[in-house]
Amino acid sequence: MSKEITSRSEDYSQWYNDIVRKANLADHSAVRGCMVIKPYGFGIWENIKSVLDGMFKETGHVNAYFPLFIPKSFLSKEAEHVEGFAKECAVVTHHRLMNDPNGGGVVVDPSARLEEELIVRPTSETIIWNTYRDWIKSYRDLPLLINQWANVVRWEMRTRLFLRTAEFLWQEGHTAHASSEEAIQETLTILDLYAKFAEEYMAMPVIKGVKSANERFAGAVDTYTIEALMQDSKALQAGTSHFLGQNFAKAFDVKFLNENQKQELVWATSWGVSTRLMGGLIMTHSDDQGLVIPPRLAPTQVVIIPIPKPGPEIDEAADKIMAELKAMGISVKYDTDKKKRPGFKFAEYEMHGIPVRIGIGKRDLEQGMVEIARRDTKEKTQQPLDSAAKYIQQLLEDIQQNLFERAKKFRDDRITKVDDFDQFKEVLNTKGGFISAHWDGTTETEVKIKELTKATIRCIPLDNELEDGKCILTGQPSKQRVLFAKAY
RNA sequence: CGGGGUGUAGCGCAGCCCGGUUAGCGCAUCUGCUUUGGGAGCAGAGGGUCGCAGGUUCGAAUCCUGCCACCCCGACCA
Repeated sequence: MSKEITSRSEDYSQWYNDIVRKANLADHSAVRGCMVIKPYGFGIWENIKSVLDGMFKETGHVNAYFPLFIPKSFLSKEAEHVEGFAKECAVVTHHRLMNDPNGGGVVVDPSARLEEELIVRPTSETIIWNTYRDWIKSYRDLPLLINQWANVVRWEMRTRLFLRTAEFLWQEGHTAHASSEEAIQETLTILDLYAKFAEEYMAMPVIKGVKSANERFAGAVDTYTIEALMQDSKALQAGTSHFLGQNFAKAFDVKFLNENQKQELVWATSWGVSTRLMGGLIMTHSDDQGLVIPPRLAPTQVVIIPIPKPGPEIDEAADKIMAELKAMGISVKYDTDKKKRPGFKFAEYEMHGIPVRIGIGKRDLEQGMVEIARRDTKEKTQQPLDSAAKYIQQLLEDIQQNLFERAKKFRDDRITKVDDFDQFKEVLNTKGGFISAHWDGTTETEVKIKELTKATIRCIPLDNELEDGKCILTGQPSKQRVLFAKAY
Protein backbone atom coordinates (compact mmCIF):
# COMPACT_ATOMS: atom_id res chain seq x y z
CA MET A 1 0.00 0.00 0.00
CA SER A 2 1.34 3.35 -0.96
CA LYS A 3 1.77 6.08 1.60
CA GLU A 4 0.47 8.75 -0.69
CA ILE A 5 -2.11 7.27 -3.03
CA THR A 6 -5.72 6.52 -2.19
CA SER A 7 -6.45 2.92 -3.13
CA ARG A 8 -8.72 2.19 -6.09
CA SER A 9 -11.12 0.21 -3.98
CA GLU A 10 -11.47 3.03 -1.50
CA ASP A 11 -12.18 5.85 -3.94
CA TYR A 12 -11.52 5.40 -7.64
CA SER A 13 -11.86 9.10 -8.54
CA GLN A 14 -9.50 10.12 -5.78
CA TRP A 15 -7.06 7.41 -6.83
CA TYR A 16 -7.05 8.85 -10.34
CA ASN A 17 -6.44 12.38 -9.05
CA ASP A 18 -3.68 11.14 -6.76
CA ILE A 19 -1.91 9.37 -9.61
CA VAL A 20 -2.05 12.41 -11.86
CA ARG A 21 -0.66 14.65 -9.18
CA LYS A 22 1.80 12.40 -7.40
CA ALA A 23 3.27 11.04 -10.62
CA ASN A 24 3.91 14.63 -11.75
CA LEU A 25 1.68 14.40 -14.79
CA ALA A 26 -0.45 17.53 -14.35
CA ASP A 27 -1.77 20.11 -11.94
CA HIS A 28 -4.90 22.16 -11.73
CA SER A 29 -4.22 25.68 -12.91
CA ALA A 30 -5.43 29.07 -11.79
CA VAL A 31 -7.97 28.91 -14.62
CA ARG A 32 -11.14 26.96 -14.02
CA GLY A 33 -11.18 23.65 -15.86
CA CYS A 34 -7.73 24.11 -17.37
CA MET A 35 -4.69 22.06 -16.44
CA VAL A 36 -0.98 22.56 -16.38
CA ILE A 37 0.69 19.58 -18.01
CA LYS A 38 3.95 19.05 -16.14
CA PRO A 39 7.20 18.04 -17.82
CA TYR A 40 6.86 14.35 -17.01
CA GLY A 41 3.26 14.18 -18.23
CA PHE A 42 4.15 16.19 -21.28
CA GLY A 43 7.01 13.78 -21.98
CA ILE A 44 4.50 10.97 -22.31
CA TRP A 45 2.28 13.13 -24.52
CA GLU A 46 5.29 13.97 -26.69
CA ASN A 47 5.91 10.28 -27.21
CA ILE A 48 2.26 9.75 -28.12
CA LYS A 49 2.47 12.66 -30.56
CA SER A 50 5.68 11.51 -32.09
CA VAL A 51 4.44 7.99 -32.82
CA LEU A 52 1.08 9.15 -34.18
CA ASP A 53 2.67 11.88 -36.25
CA GLY A 54 4.92 9.30 -37.85
CA MET A 55 1.94 7.11 -38.61
CA PHE A 56 0.05 10.01 -40.20
CA LYS A 57 3.02 10.89 -42.40
CA GLU A 58 3.43 7.26 -43.45
CA THR A 59 -0.16 7.26 -44.65
CA GLY A 60 0.37 10.36 -46.76
CA HIS A 61 -0.75 13.14 -44.46
CA VAL A 62 0.99 16.46 -43.92
CA ASN A 63 0.77 18.92 -41.04
CA ALA A 64 -0.49 22.49 -41.22
CA TYR A 65 -1.86 25.04 -38.80
CA PHE A 66 -5.14 26.95 -38.80
CA PRO A 67 -6.17 29.83 -36.52
CA LEU A 68 -7.31 29.56 -32.94
CA PHE A 69 -10.16 32.00 -33.63
CA ILE A 70 -13.18 31.32 -35.77
CA PRO A 71 -15.57 34.04 -36.95
CA LYS A 72 -18.93 33.46 -35.33
CA SER A 73 -20.70 33.35 -38.68
CA PHE A 74 -18.63 30.33 -39.79
CA LEU A 75 -19.88 28.18 -36.97
CA SER A 76 -23.50 28.65 -37.92
CA LYS A 77 -23.11 27.45 -41.49
CA GLU A 78 -23.62 23.79 -40.75
CA ALA A 79 -26.83 23.41 -38.75
CA GLU A 80 -26.09 20.22 -36.80
CA HIS A 81 -22.54 21.31 -36.13
CA VAL A 82 -23.68 24.54 -34.43
CA GLU A 83 -26.26 22.62 -32.48
CA GLY A 84 -23.55 20.32 -31.13
CA PHE A 85 -21.08 22.97 -30.03
CA ALA A 86 -23.01 26.16 -29.35
CA LYS A 87 -23.45 25.40 -25.66
CA GLU A 88 -19.76 25.16 -24.90
CA CYS A 89 -17.99 27.91 -26.81
CA ALA A 90 -15.69 30.59 -25.46
CA VAL A 91 -16.35 33.89 -27.25
CA VAL A 92 -13.98 36.78 -27.79
CA THR A 93 -15.92 40.03 -27.78
CA HIS A 94 -13.28 42.74 -27.25
CA HIS A 95 -9.72 43.46 -28.29
CA ARG A 96 -8.49 45.98 -25.73
CA LEU A 97 -8.14 46.55 -22.00
CA MET A 98 -7.86 49.86 -20.21
CA ASN A 99 -7.10 51.15 -16.73
CA ASP A 100 -10.19 51.16 -14.59
CA PRO A 101 -11.23 54.79 -14.15
CA ASN A 102 -12.32 53.81 -10.62
CA GLY A 103 -8.87 52.49 -9.86
CA GLY A 104 -9.70 48.79 -9.86
CA GLY A 105 -6.87 47.59 -12.11
CA VAL A 106 -7.67 46.83 -15.74
CA VAL A 107 -11.12 46.54 -17.26
CA VAL A 108 -12.40 45.71 -20.73
CA ASP A 109 -12.50 48.81 -22.88
CA PRO A 110 -16.14 49.07 -23.94
CA SER A 111 -15.16 51.02 -27.04
CA ALA A 112 -13.10 48.08 -28.30
CA ARG A 113 -15.97 45.75 -29.07
CA LEU A 114 -15.38 43.47 -32.06
CA GLU A 115 -17.68 43.96 -34.98
CA GLU A 116 -17.89 40.22 -35.43
CA GLU A 117 -17.23 38.14 -32.36
CA LEU A 118 -14.65 35.38 -32.55
CA ILE A 119 -15.13 31.87 -31.25
CA VAL A 120 -12.20 30.05 -29.70
CA ARG A 121 -12.18 26.86 -31.78
CA PRO A 122 -13.96 23.89 -30.22
CA THR A 123 -12.87 22.03 -33.40
CA SER A 124 -11.71 23.42 -36.72
CA GLU A 125 -14.00 22.05 -39.44
CA THR A 126 -15.49 25.43 -40.25
CA ILE A 127 -12.34 27.51 -40.57
CA ILE A 128 -10.64 24.70 -42.45
CA TRP A 129 -13.44 24.14 -44.94
CA ASN A 130 -13.70 27.85 -45.50
CA THR A 131 -10.02 27.69 -46.47
CA TYR A 132 -10.32 24.50 -48.51
CA ARG A 133 -12.80 26.28 -50.76
CA ASP A 134 -9.91 28.33 -52.09
CA TRP A 135 -7.49 25.42 -52.29
CA ILE A 136 -9.66 22.93 -54.12
CA LYS A 137 -10.57 23.68 -57.71
CA SER A 138 -9.94 20.47 -59.59
CA TYR A 139 -9.84 16.72 -59.07
CA ARG A 140 -6.09 17.16 -59.40
CA ASP A 141 -6.12 18.95 -56.00
CA LEU A 142 -7.56 15.87 -54.36
CA PRO A 143 -7.21 14.09 -52.10
CA LEU A 144 -6.15 16.76 -49.64
CA LEU A 145 -4.77 15.05 -46.54
CA ILE A 146 -4.01 17.50 -43.75
CA ASN A 147 -3.53 17.17 -40.01
CA GLN A 148 -2.97 19.78 -37.36
CA TRP A 149 -1.70 19.56 -33.80
CA ALA A 150 -3.53 22.18 -31.79
CA ASN A 151 -5.34 23.17 -28.65
CA VAL A 152 -9.11 23.54 -28.57
CA VAL A 153 -11.56 24.87 -26.01
CA ARG A 154 -14.87 23.39 -24.98
CA TRP A 155 -16.44 25.12 -22.02
CA GLU A 156 -17.26 22.09 -19.91
CA MET A 157 -19.38 22.26 -16.78
CA ARG A 158 -17.48 19.54 -15.07
CA THR A 159 -13.85 18.76 -15.74
CA ARG A 160 -11.32 16.11 -14.81
CA LEU A 161 -7.61 16.24 -15.47
CA PHE A 162 -6.86 14.81 -18.94
CA LEU A 163 -10.27 13.16 -19.32
CA ARG A 164 -12.24 16.34 -19.76
CA THR A 165 -10.66 19.77 -19.52
CA ALA A 166 -11.90 23.07 -20.86
CA GLU A 167 -8.78 23.40 -22.96
CA PHE A 168 -7.11 20.31 -24.35
CA LEU A 169 -4.42 19.35 -26.82
CA TRP A 170 -5.19 17.11 -29.76
CA GLN A 171 -4.62 16.43 -33.39
CA GLU A 172 -7.38 16.92 -35.89
CA GLY A 173 -7.13 15.51 -39.38
CA HIS A 174 -9.24 17.08 -42.11
CA THR A 175 -9.27 15.45 -45.50
CA ALA A 176 -11.04 16.13 -48.79
CA HIS A 177 -11.77 13.52 -51.41
CA ALA A 178 -13.26 13.19 -54.88
CA SER A 179 -15.57 10.32 -54.01
CA SER A 180 -17.64 9.03 -51.17
CA GLU A 181 -15.91 5.64 -51.30
CA GLU A 182 -12.49 7.19 -51.00
CA ALA A 183 -13.54 9.34 -48.03
CA ILE A 184 -15.06 6.35 -46.24
CA GLN A 185 -11.86 4.43 -46.91
CA GLU A 186 -9.88 7.27 -45.35
CA THR A 187 -12.13 7.26 -42.28
CA LEU A 188 -11.52 3.55 -41.81
CA THR A 189 -7.79 3.77 -42.50
CA ILE A 190 -7.48 6.26 -39.67
CA LEU A 191 -9.66 4.18 -37.39
CA ASP A 192 -7.32 1.23 -37.96
CA LEU A 193 -4.34 3.46 -37.35
CA TYR A 194 -5.81 4.65 -34.04
CA ALA A 195 -6.60 1.09 -32.98
CA LYS A 196 -3.10 -0.04 -33.86
CA PHE A 197 -1.62 2.82 -31.88
CA ALA A 198 -3.84 2.18 -28.87
CA GLU A 199 -3.06 -1.53 -28.77
CA GLU A 200 0.58 -1.66 -29.83
CA TYR A 201 1.87 1.44 -28.09
CA MET A 202 -0.54 2.23 -25.26
CA ALA A 203 -1.17 -1.49 -24.68
CA MET A 204 -4.81 -0.50 -24.40
CA PRO A 205 -7.21 -2.91 -26.11
CA VAL A 206 -9.97 -1.18 -28.06
CA ILE A 207 -13.12 -2.10 -29.89
CA LYS A 208 -13.62 -0.53 -33.28
CA GLY A 209 -17.15 0.40 -34.11
CA VAL A 210 -19.59 2.89 -35.48
CA LYS A 211 -21.59 5.28 -33.32
CA SER A 212 -25.37 5.37 -33.13
CA ALA A 213 -27.08 8.48 -34.52
CA ASN A 214 -27.41 9.84 -31.01
CA GLU A 215 -23.70 9.62 -30.24
CA ARG A 216 -22.52 10.78 -33.64
CA PHE A 217 -20.31 13.85 -34.12
CA ALA A 218 -22.37 16.97 -34.88
CA GLY A 219 -22.21 17.35 -38.64
CA ALA A 220 -21.03 13.83 -39.49
CA VAL A 221 -22.75 11.20 -41.61
CA ASP A 222 -21.03 8.44 -39.67
CA THR A 223 -18.77 8.51 -36.64
CA TYR A 224 -16.37 5.63 -36.07
CA THR A 225 -14.81 5.13 -32.68
CA ILE A 226 -12.31 3.14 -30.70
CA GLU A 227 -13.72 2.26 -27.30
CA ALA A 228 -11.61 1.14 -24.36
CA LEU A 229 -12.59 -0.18 -20.95
CA MET A 230 -11.14 1.34 -17.80
CA GLN A 231 -10.39 -0.52 -14.55
CA ASP A 232 -13.57 0.74 -12.92
CA SER A 233 -15.51 -0.94 -15.73
CA LYS A 234 -16.50 2.30 -17.40
CA ALA A 235 -15.93 2.80 -21.11
CA LEU A 236 -13.74 5.49 -22.60
CA GLN A 237 -14.07 6.82 -26.12
CA ALA A 238 -10.42 7.02 -27.02
CA GLY A 239 -10.53 8.31 -30.58
CA THR A 240 -13.00 9.14 -33.32
CA SER A 241 -12.92 9.22 -37.09
CA HIS A 242 -15.79 10.87 -38.95
CA PHE A 243 -17.13 10.46 -42.44
CA LEU A 244 -18.60 13.92 -43.05
CA GLY A 245 -20.17 13.20 -46.42
CA GLN A 246 -20.70 16.46 -48.29
CA ASN A 247 -22.11 18.34 -45.30
CA PHE A 248 -19.24 20.77 -44.94
CA ALA A 249 -18.66 21.02 -48.68
CA LYS A 250 -22.27 22.16 -49.00
CA ALA A 251 -22.04 24.56 -46.08
CA PHE A 252 -18.84 26.15 -47.39
CA ASP A 253 -19.46 25.63 -51.09
CA VAL A 254 -16.37 23.56 -51.78
CA LYS A 255 -16.60 22.15 -55.30
CA PHE A 256 -14.14 20.66 -57.74
CA LEU A 257 -14.16 20.11 -61.47
CA ASN A 258 -14.09 16.39 -62.14
CA GLU A 259 -12.50 14.55 -65.04
CA ASN A 260 -15.68 15.00 -67.03
CA GLN A 261 -15.54 18.76 -66.51
CA LYS A 262 -18.48 18.78 -64.13
CA GLN A 263 -18.66 20.60 -60.79
CA GLU A 264 -19.01 18.26 -57.82
CA LEU A 265 -19.13 18.74 -54.09
CA VAL A 266 -16.10 17.42 -52.22
CA TRP A 267 -16.32 14.51 -49.76
CA ALA A 268 -14.81 14.97 -46.34
CA THR A 269 -13.46 13.28 -43.22
CA SER A 270 -12.19 14.50 -39.89
CA TRP A 271 -10.58 12.55 -37.06
CA GLY A 272 -8.90 13.18 -33.76
CA VAL A 273 -7.35 11.94 -30.57
CA SER A 274 -6.59 14.15 -27.60
CA THR A 275 -4.79 14.42 -24.28
CA ARG A 276 -7.69 12.31 -23.09
CA LEU A 277 -5.52 9.38 -24.16
CA MET A 278 -3.38 10.17 -21.14
CA GLY A 279 -6.38 9.48 -18.93
CA GLY A 280 -6.96 6.21 -20.75
CA LEU A 281 -3.35 5.24 -20.31
CA ILE A 282 -3.51 5.89 -16.58
CA MET A 283 -6.78 4.07 -16.01
CA THR A 284 -5.85 1.05 -18.09
CA HIS A 285 -2.63 0.03 -16.37
CA SER A 286 -1.87 1.87 -13.16
CA ASP A 287 -2.23 0.37 -9.69
CA ASP A 288 -2.31 1.38 -6.03
CA GLN A 289 1.46 1.96 -6.02
CA GLY A 290 1.22 4.53 -8.77
CA LEU A 291 1.48 4.99 -12.49
CA VAL A 292 2.32 2.16 -14.85
CA ILE A 293 3.54 3.22 -18.29
CA PRO A 294 3.95 0.81 -21.20
CA PRO A 295 7.63 0.71 -22.21
CA ARG A 296 7.03 2.05 -25.70
CA LEU A 297 5.67 5.33 -24.35
CA ALA A 298 7.77 5.71 -21.21
CA PRO A 299 9.96 8.83 -21.28
CA THR A 300 12.48 6.85 -19.21
CA GLN A 301 12.34 3.10 -19.69
CA VAL A 302 14.96 1.98 -17.21
CA VAL A 303 16.28 3.46 -14.00
CA ILE A 304 19.43 2.33 -12.23
CA ILE A 305 19.65 2.71 -8.48
CA PRO A 306 22.96 2.36 -6.66
CA ILE A 307 22.59 0.52 -3.38
CA PRO A 308 23.09 2.09 -1.01
CA LYS A 309 24.80 4.95 -2.88
CA PRO A 310 27.11 5.60 -5.80
CA GLY A 311 30.71 4.40 -5.63
CA PRO A 312 33.49 3.46 -8.02
CA GLU A 313 32.52 -0.18 -8.60
CA ILE A 314 28.81 0.56 -8.79
CA ASP A 315 29.36 3.52 -11.14
CA GLU A 316 31.44 1.33 -13.41
CA ALA A 317 28.76 -1.35 -13.58
CA ALA A 318 26.06 1.28 -14.14
CA ASP A 319 28.05 2.93 -16.93
CA LYS A 320 28.52 -0.40 -18.66
CA ILE A 321 24.80 -1.21 -18.58
CA MET A 322 23.84 2.33 -19.60
CA ALA A 323 26.14 2.25 -22.61
CA GLU A 324 24.72 -1.07 -23.71
CA LEU A 325 21.12 0.01 -23.23
CA LYS A 326 21.63 3.30 -25.03
CA ALA A 327 23.16 1.43 -27.95
CA MET A 328 19.91 -0.55 -28.12
CA GLY A 329 17.90 2.67 -28.20
CA ILE A 330 16.61 2.21 -24.66
CA SER A 331 16.30 5.30 -22.48
CA VAL A 332 17.95 4.94 -19.10
CA LYS A 333 18.61 7.09 -16.07
CA TYR A 334 21.21 6.50 -13.37
CA ASP A 335 20.01 8.01 -10.11
CA THR A 336 23.11 9.19 -8.28
CA ASP A 337 21.27 11.35 -5.77
CA LYS A 338 23.04 10.69 -2.47
CA LYS A 339 20.41 12.42 -0.37
CA LYS A 340 17.70 9.87 -1.01
CA ARG A 341 17.90 6.33 0.19
CA PRO A 342 17.27 3.34 -2.02
CA GLY A 343 13.92 2.49 -0.44
CA PHE A 344 12.66 5.98 -1.11
CA LYS A 345 13.79 5.79 -4.70
CA PHE A 346 12.13 2.42 -5.23
CA ALA A 347 8.80 3.83 -4.10
CA GLU A 348 9.26 7.01 -6.09
CA TYR A 349 10.04 5.30 -9.38
CA GLU A 350 7.15 2.92 -8.87
CA MET A 351 4.96 5.97 -8.43
CA HIS A 352 6.29 7.34 -11.72
CA GLY A 353 5.73 4.08 -13.55
CA ILE A 354 9.25 3.53 -14.87
CA PRO A 355 8.95 0.07 -16.49
CA VAL A 356 12.25 -1.45 -15.31
CA ARG A 357 14.42 -0.79 -12.29
CA ILE A 358 17.97 -2.05 -11.85
CA GLY A 359 19.41 -2.22 -8.36
CA ILE A 360 23.20 -2.45 -8.15
CA GLY A 361 24.84 -3.09 -4.78
CA LYS A 362 28.19 -4.35 -3.63
CA ARG A 363 26.78 -7.69 -2.60
CA ASP A 364 25.33 -8.16 -6.10
CA LEU A 365 28.53 -7.15 -7.79
CA GLU A 366 30.60 -9.64 -5.79
CA GLN A 367 28.55 -12.33 -7.50
CA GLY A 368 28.68 -10.45 -10.83
CA MET A 369 24.94 -9.91 -10.58
CA VAL A 370 22.45 -7.06 -10.57
CA GLU A 371 18.84 -6.97 -9.40
CA ILE A 372 16.20 -6.29 -12.02
CA ALA A 373 12.62 -5.41 -11.07
CA ARG A 374 9.68 -4.97 -13.45
CA ARG A 375 6.98 -2.43 -12.67
CA ASP A 376 4.01 -4.30 -14.12
CA THR A 377 4.23 -7.38 -11.85
CA LYS A 378 6.78 -6.03 -9.33
CA GLU A 379 8.79 -9.25 -9.75
CA LYS A 380 12.49 -9.09 -9.02
CA THR A 381 15.25 -11.31 -10.37
CA GLN A 382 19.02 -11.50 -10.18
CA GLN A 383 20.73 -11.33 -13.54
CA PRO A 384 24.41 -11.48 -14.53
CA LEU A 385 25.80 -8.01 -15.12
CA ASP A 386 27.21 -9.07 -18.48
CA SER A 387 23.87 -10.06 -19.94
CA ALA A 388 21.68 -7.54 -18.10
CA ALA A 389 21.16 -5.22 -21.06
CA LYS A 390 20.12 -8.05 -23.33
CA TYR A 391 17.78 -9.36 -20.63
CA ILE A 392 16.21 -5.92 -20.26
CA GLN A 393 15.72 -5.50 -23.98
CA GLN A 394 13.58 -8.63 -23.93
CA LEU A 395 11.98 -7.72 -20.62
CA LEU A 396 10.68 -4.41 -22.01
CA GLU A 397 9.01 -6.31 -24.82
CA ASP A 398 7.55 -8.75 -22.30
CA ILE A 399 6.18 -5.92 -20.17
CA GLN A 400 4.63 -4.23 -23.18
CA GLN A 401 3.02 -7.52 -24.15
CA ASN A 402 1.96 -8.42 -20.63
CA LEU A 403 0.27 -5.07 -20.07
CA PHE A 404 -1.73 -5.53 -23.23
CA GLU A 405 -2.69 -9.13 -22.45
CA ARG A 406 -3.65 -8.25 -18.91
CA ALA A 407 -5.82 -5.34 -20.02
CA LYS A 408 -7.35 -7.42 -22.79
CA LYS A 409 -8.29 -10.21 -20.44
CA PHE A 410 -9.83 -7.69 -18.06
CA ARG A 411 -11.80 -6.18 -20.93
CA ASP A 412 -12.86 -9.49 -22.47
CA ASP A 413 -14.08 -10.71 -19.08
CA ARG A 414 -16.32 -7.68 -18.98
CA ILE A 415 -18.19 -8.05 -22.22
CA THR A 416 -21.47 -9.66 -21.22
CA LYS A 417 -24.23 -10.88 -23.52
CA VAL A 418 -27.62 -10.00 -22.15
CA ASP A 419 -31.08 -10.78 -23.50
CA ASP A 420 -33.56 -9.02 -21.25
CA PHE A 421 -33.80 -5.68 -19.56
CA ASP A 422 -33.74 -6.86 -15.95
CA GLN A 423 -30.55 -8.75 -16.59
CA PHE A 424 -29.19 -5.69 -18.38
CA LYS A 425 -29.70 -3.52 -15.30
CA GLU A 426 -28.36 -6.24 -13.04
CA VAL A 427 -25.11 -6.64 -14.98
CA LEU A 428 -24.71 -2.90 -15.38
CA ASN A 429 -24.97 -2.28 -11.66
CA THR A 430 -22.82 -5.15 -10.48
CA LYS A 431 -20.18 -6.12 -12.99
CA GLY A 432 -20.30 -3.11 -15.31
CA GLY A 433 -18.25 -3.21 -18.47
CA PHE A 434 -19.61 -3.63 -21.97
CA ILE A 435 -23.00 -5.21 -22.37
CA SER A 436 -23.75 -6.80 -25.70
CA ALA A 437 -27.46 -6.60 -26.33
CA HIS A 438 -30.08 -6.26 -29.02
CA TRP A 439 -31.47 -2.81 -29.80
CA ASP A 440 -34.24 -1.83 -32.15
CA GLY A 441 -32.14 0.82 -33.85
CA THR A 442 -34.16 3.87 -32.82
CA THR A 443 -32.81 6.94 -31.08
CA GLU A 444 -35.94 6.97 -28.96
CA THR A 445 -35.10 3.59 -27.42
CA GLU A 446 -31.46 4.51 -26.94
CA VAL A 447 -32.40 7.70 -25.08
CA LYS A 448 -34.92 5.82 -22.97
CA ILE A 449 -32.32 3.25 -21.96
CA LYS A 450 -29.92 6.03 -21.08
CA GLU A 451 -32.53 7.73 -18.92
CA LEU A 452 -33.34 4.51 -17.12
CA THR A 453 -29.83 3.18 -16.61
CA LYS A 454 -27.24 5.88 -17.51
CA ALA A 455 -25.77 3.43 -20.01
CA THR A 456 -25.20 4.57 -23.58
CA ILE A 457 -24.50 2.73 -26.80
CA ARG A 458 -20.75 2.89 -27.10
CA CYS A 459 -20.66 1.46 -30.57
CA ILE A 460 -21.87 -1.07 -33.06
CA PRO A 461 -18.72 -3.18 -33.46
CA LEU A 462 -17.38 -3.32 -37.00
CA ASP A 463 -16.77 -7.06 -36.86
CA ASN A 464 -20.28 -7.69 -35.54
CA GLU A 465 -21.99 -10.95 -36.45
CA LEU A 466 -25.53 -10.59 -37.68
CA GLU A 467 -27.97 -12.36 -35.40
CA ASP A 468 -31.74 -12.12 -35.17
CA GLY A 469 -33.04 -11.06 -31.78
CA LYS A 470 -35.36 -8.75 -29.92
CA CYS A 471 -34.62 -5.32 -28.50
CA ILE A 472 -34.08 -5.61 -24.75
CA LEU A 473 -36.34 -2.63 -24.08
CA THR A 474 -39.09 -2.69 -26.71
CA GLY A 475 -39.00 -6.29 -27.93
CA GLN A 476 -38.87 -5.05 -31.52
CA PRO A 477 -36.88 -7.18 -33.97
CA SER A 478 -33.14 -6.55 -34.18
CA LYS A 479 -30.51 -7.90 -36.53
CA GLN A 480 -27.42 -7.45 -34.39
CA ARG A 481 -26.15 -6.78 -30.90
CA VAL A 482 -24.61 -3.44 -29.93
CA LEU A 483 -22.33 -2.56 -27.02
CA PHE A 484 -23.73 -0.60 -24.11
CA ALA A 485 -21.75 0.77 -21.16
CA LYS A 486 -21.53 3.54 -18.66
CA ALA A 487 -18.93 5.86 -20.06
CA TYR A 488 -16.56 8.68 -19.23
C1' C B 1 -26.62 24.83 -13.61
C1' G B 2 -28.57 21.79 -8.88
C1' G B 3 -26.64 19.12 -4.28
C1' G B 4 -22.39 18.46 -0.97
C1' G B 5 -17.47 19.93 0.56
C1' U B 6 -12.93 22.78 0.95
C1' G B 7 -9.94 27.36 1.02
C1' U B 8 -4.65 28.74 7.24
C1' A B 9 3.72 27.90 4.97
C1' G B 10 5.56 24.14 -1.16
C1' C B 11 1.98 19.77 0.27
C1' G B 12 -1.51 17.64 3.97
C1' C B 13 -4.13 19.47 8.11
C1' A B 14 -5.57 21.47 13.42
C1' G B 15 -7.42 25.98 15.46
C1' C B 16 -13.26 28.68 14.09
C1' C B 17 -18.72 26.37 17.48
C1' C B 18 -17.45 29.83 22.51
C1' G B 19 -13.25 36.59 19.25
C1' G B 20 -8.21 38.09 23.29
C1' U B 21 -0.30 37.10 24.10
C1' U B 22 4.16 36.18 19.22
C1' A B 23 -1.38 31.36 14.62
C1' G B 24 0.16 25.70 15.57
C1' C B 25 1.28 20.39 13.90
C1' G B 26 3.06 16.56 10.25
C1' C B 27 5.60 16.03 5.58
C1' A B 28 8.88 18.70 2.47
C1' U B 29 13.14 22.52 2.47
C1' C B 30 18.08 24.31 4.64
C1' U B 31 22.51 23.26 8.27
C1' G B 32 25.24 19.65 11.15
C1' C B 33 26.26 14.76 12.90
C1' U B 34 25.10 9.59 12.74
C1' U B 35 23.00 6.30 9.14
C1' U B 36 22.17 3.62 4.29
C1' G B 37 19.79 -3.85 0.45
C1' G B 38 12.08 -1.18 0.47
C1' G B 39 9.63 5.57 1.91
C1' A B 40 16.27 6.80 8.07
C1' G B 41 17.36 9.12 13.23
C1' C B 42 18.69 13.19 16.34
C1' A B 43 19.58 18.43 16.99
C1' G B 44 18.77 23.14 15.06
C1' A B 45 16.92 26.84 11.27
C1' G B 46 14.01 29.31 7.57
C1' G B 47 9.24 29.83 5.58
C1' G B 48 2.22 32.92 6.70
C1' U B 49 -1.23 39.64 3.29
C1' C B 50 -5.24 32.74 7.64
C1' G B 51 -9.01 32.77 -0.61
C1' C B 52 -10.75 38.22 -1.74
C1' A B 53 -13.69 42.59 -0.34
C1' G B 54 -16.64 44.97 3.03
C1' G B 55 -18.89 45.11 8.00
C1' U B 56 -19.47 44.34 13.60
C1' U B 57 -15.87 45.08 17.69
C1' C B 58 -11.28 48.19 22.03
C1' G B 59 -9.62 43.69 19.41
C1' A B 60 -11.35 39.05 13.84
C1' A B 61 -8.24 33.03 11.05
C1' U B 62 -12.59 32.89 14.50
C1' C B 63 -18.88 36.51 14.17
C1' C B 64 -22.00 38.89 9.81
C1' U B 65 -22.67 40.11 4.39
C1' G B 66 -21.09 39.69 -0.52
C1' C B 67 -17.78 37.67 -4.01
C1' C B 68 -14.07 34.25 -6.04
C1' A B 69 -11.67 29.64 -6.74
C1' C B 70 -11.17 24.49 -6.54
C1' C B 71 -12.77 19.34 -5.45
C1' C B 72 -16.69 15.44 -5.19
C1' C B 73 -21.78 13.72 -6.76
C1' G B 74 -25.66 14.73 -10.59
C1' A B 75 -27.58 16.91 -15.63
C1' C B 76 -24.50 17.94 -20.50
C1' C B 77 -20.25 16.53 -23.43
C1' A B 78 -14.33 14.07 -26.41
